[in-house]
Amino acid sequence: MKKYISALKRTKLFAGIGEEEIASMLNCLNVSVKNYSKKEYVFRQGEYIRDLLLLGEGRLIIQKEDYWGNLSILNEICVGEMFGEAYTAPDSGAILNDVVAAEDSTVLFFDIEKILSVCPSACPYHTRLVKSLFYTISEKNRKLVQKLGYMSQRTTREKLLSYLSDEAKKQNSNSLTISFNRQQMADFLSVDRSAMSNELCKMRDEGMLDFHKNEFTLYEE
Amino acid sequence: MKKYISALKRTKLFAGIGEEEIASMLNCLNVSVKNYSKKEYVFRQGEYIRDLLLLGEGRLIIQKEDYWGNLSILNEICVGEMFGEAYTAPDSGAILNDVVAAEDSTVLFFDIEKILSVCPSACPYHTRLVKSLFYTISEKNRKLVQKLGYMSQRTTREKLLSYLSDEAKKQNSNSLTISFNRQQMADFLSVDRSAMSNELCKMRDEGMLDFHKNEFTLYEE
DNA sequence: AAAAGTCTGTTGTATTTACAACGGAAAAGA
DNA sequence: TCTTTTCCGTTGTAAATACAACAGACTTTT
Repeated sequence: MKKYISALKRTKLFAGIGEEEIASMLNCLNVSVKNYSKKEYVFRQGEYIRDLLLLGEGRLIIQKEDYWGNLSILNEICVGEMFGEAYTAPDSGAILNDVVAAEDSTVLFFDIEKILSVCPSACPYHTRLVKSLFYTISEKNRKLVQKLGYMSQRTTREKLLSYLSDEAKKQNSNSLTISFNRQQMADFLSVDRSAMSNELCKMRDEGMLDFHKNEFTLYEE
Repeated sequence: MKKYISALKRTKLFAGIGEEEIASMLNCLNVSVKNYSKKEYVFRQGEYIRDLLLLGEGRLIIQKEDYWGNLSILNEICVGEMFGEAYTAPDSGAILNDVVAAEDSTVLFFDIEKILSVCPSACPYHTRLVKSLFYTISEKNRKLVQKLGYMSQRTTREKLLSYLSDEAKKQNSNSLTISFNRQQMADFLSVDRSAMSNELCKMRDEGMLDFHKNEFTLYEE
């Protein structure tokens, strides 16, 4: 257990809490640890989760198989990341995805009830943990809503406009820099890279915006 | 304040808590109330939120205006629904949407710190409130991820398959009933209704599935 | 400096989609 | 029952997209 404390310290959930405090918290949090070999399933579609999960070591893949057997990868979980939290609610139903170990991995299982309930011994950091948990899930939520906003646009152009528009707002300027390259940006917006590239150039030619590499400038009108 | 207690009782956040307890909790939760006339802005893009908001009366529209002035409606908030919770994190940045009153409305402002911190007088229902808050946002999150999964599919057919597939899994059968009509289903998946209808019929003709009204049956192979 | 590799824009074609418009079936209302 | 309205499938056309393939610019490696 001790070996994961330094990993936990670097997670958002335990950010700003010292190793000793983490160690004492782990005692009242009912943590269990389980190891998985590469390619082993952590969860299968249809199972139920009641724990909050944290990846202590390795790497996981969240994938989805539809009724006809088509497989698609939804997400990757890296060391220190939390997952499964959305399924901890009592009425959340079975999970719809498979979770598979991409490498030999270690998963820490936290009893969500223990985290959310006030600890009888009143750990001084318990409140902080609850806040971190809430803020972490809030952040996920915010990003999801944003992305949904982009993806619900019908055309590639509209997707680009809504995305770039939001980034400009965030960076508080009509110029913005993004961290994606073109392929990643296309994957993020679920469009074809070449079609997207094409559309960007059209908009540039129409005088709506300009760009050099990853720096974009938006023009009014 | 008292007039909202019965409304609060019907919210997910205060579900299962009696009116008297709600009244006592409101005292330690630092609630403030503000009224808005129809068409008045509750928040504007670029502002910061630090409170958890609950709609006590009326109806709100969450809308978005992009850099070029194009307006689109993202969501509707009805009485008893929570909103703004995703922006309460200290580093969440400015909101990217406008919130406008569609009718004369009353908004309750909850201090998120008070909710997340253990109450000194130790309200017996405080833990329950924290749990409800967590589960509510978890559920929102889960639905968002699901929808994102459907929308990230490129073609109308793939969107339909992933959606119907998930519904079948949820209902644990190869037959499923949905609550949407065709137009709503198309809006949900962000596709054109007639194109979707067309695609559904093609798939039926190809023997992949069958449907009568809102009841669908999926076939293997 | 040369070679290999990556990233980006460009083009053409086949496929897919949006949009508008229509008719029939079913449901709701008079 | 008759009328009105809503819902759904169908079709044709214009527009947008995916996909493949390629060339130039730029990076990284050797």
